[in-house]
Amino acid sequence: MPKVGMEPIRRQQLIAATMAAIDEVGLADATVMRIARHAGVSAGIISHYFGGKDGLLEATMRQILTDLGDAVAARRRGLANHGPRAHLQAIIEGNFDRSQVTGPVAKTWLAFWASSMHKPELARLQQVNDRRLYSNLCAQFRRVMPQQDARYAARTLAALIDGLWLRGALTPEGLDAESARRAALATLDQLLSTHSTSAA
Amino acid sequence: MPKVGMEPIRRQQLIAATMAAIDEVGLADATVMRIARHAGVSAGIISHYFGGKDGLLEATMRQILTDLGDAVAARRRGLANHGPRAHLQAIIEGNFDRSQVTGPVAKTWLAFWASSMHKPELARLQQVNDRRLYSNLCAQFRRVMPQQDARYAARTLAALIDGLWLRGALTPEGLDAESARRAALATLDQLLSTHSTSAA
DNA sequence: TTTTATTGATTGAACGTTCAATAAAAGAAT
DNA sequence: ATTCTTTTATTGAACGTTCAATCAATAAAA
Repeated sequence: MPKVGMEPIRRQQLIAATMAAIDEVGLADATVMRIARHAGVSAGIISHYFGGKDGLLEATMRQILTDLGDAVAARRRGLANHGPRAHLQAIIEGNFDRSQVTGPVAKTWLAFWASSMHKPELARLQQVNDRRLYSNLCAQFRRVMPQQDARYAARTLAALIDGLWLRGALTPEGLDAESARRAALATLDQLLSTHSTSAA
Repeated sequence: MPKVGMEPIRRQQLIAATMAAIDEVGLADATVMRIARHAGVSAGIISHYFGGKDGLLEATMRQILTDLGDAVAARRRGLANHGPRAHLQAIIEGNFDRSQVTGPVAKTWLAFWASSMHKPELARLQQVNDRRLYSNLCAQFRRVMPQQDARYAARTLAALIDGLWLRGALTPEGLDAESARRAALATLDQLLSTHSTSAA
């Protein structure tokens, strides 16, 4: 059934199938055959479009990071002249959207996270994303407190976000996004209240 | 060089070698041969003492959890009639000791964490450990605040601990245990100060 | 007829496990 | 003490399996 212009379609199908396979059996057992079966195509097509399994995995991680960045950016749109608290809240809520914080994406994200410890290319992607979150947080905190305090607050909030989300990925019931958001926002307010000279 | 009573020695050697191998190349590439080479023995010995590779991995995770539990318990010893703040501080510091929060143990722990998403036996171990941390935290918070608030505080602090520790495992420089401890203790004080009727 | 898309059998490498062989140590017998 | 026997510890080659990658064959579309 060859039709022209299949490339973008197949790429999306295979990326989605990769997440589905990882969600189902984990990264270690997500073979090219299983991924291909999920997408309804043959195994050979993966090497054709992604150069090999590694290329597909990298593309999948890149997709997840892009979606996450978009979710945060969308919530910050139109907040240009708002206070830091509004921006920080948007960052938190964007991170707990994470395209779909429940289901395949969350498990795939955690699997890549662990895998990035020993795969330089994945580590690079993960680090770029990480620094973006940190410097975004830091820049907003910086508006109401000294740099050193801002750095500390950013590190604390970033760790809390990751921790909440990580625990959500592991509990059988999935992440309770509502209560996670509440915990992060409450901690945010306490981090801000220490320097409550100019609230916004 | 067979000597009697090698079993406990070999088991310890192989568990240590497993962590070293996972630290070096990751769980996915930690083959029985590589682990055996680290321990200076042949590959066949793993099946002999642990029944197979899975048995060794499970024993390794169990060891890490035991060490973690011991580190916390040791710091809480003799705190029987102290206030909740002392117990919570001991729990935090025990978790940032983690036998050796830096090096092989940290990476191995994270690798197992991710792997437990799809291996029921590892998931069981991880869950037992998780519930222990949570209920310990909850019991102490419960002494100075209503149950619902205590549960919220316990979940927040547990997530922060995991998040700090997780980020430490991923940064190339390793976890800055000192600054992580400071962040967790500061958050602890803020969680307690909301209900600062009876400080101890 | 040429181009684009796809298949699936094949290949070669890597893995975990098994097991017969081996050898040191411990115990028994001279 | 020395030799023989049994037990315990260990090896490493062989086996069967699984996987990712390849590529000649195929077929729809242009």
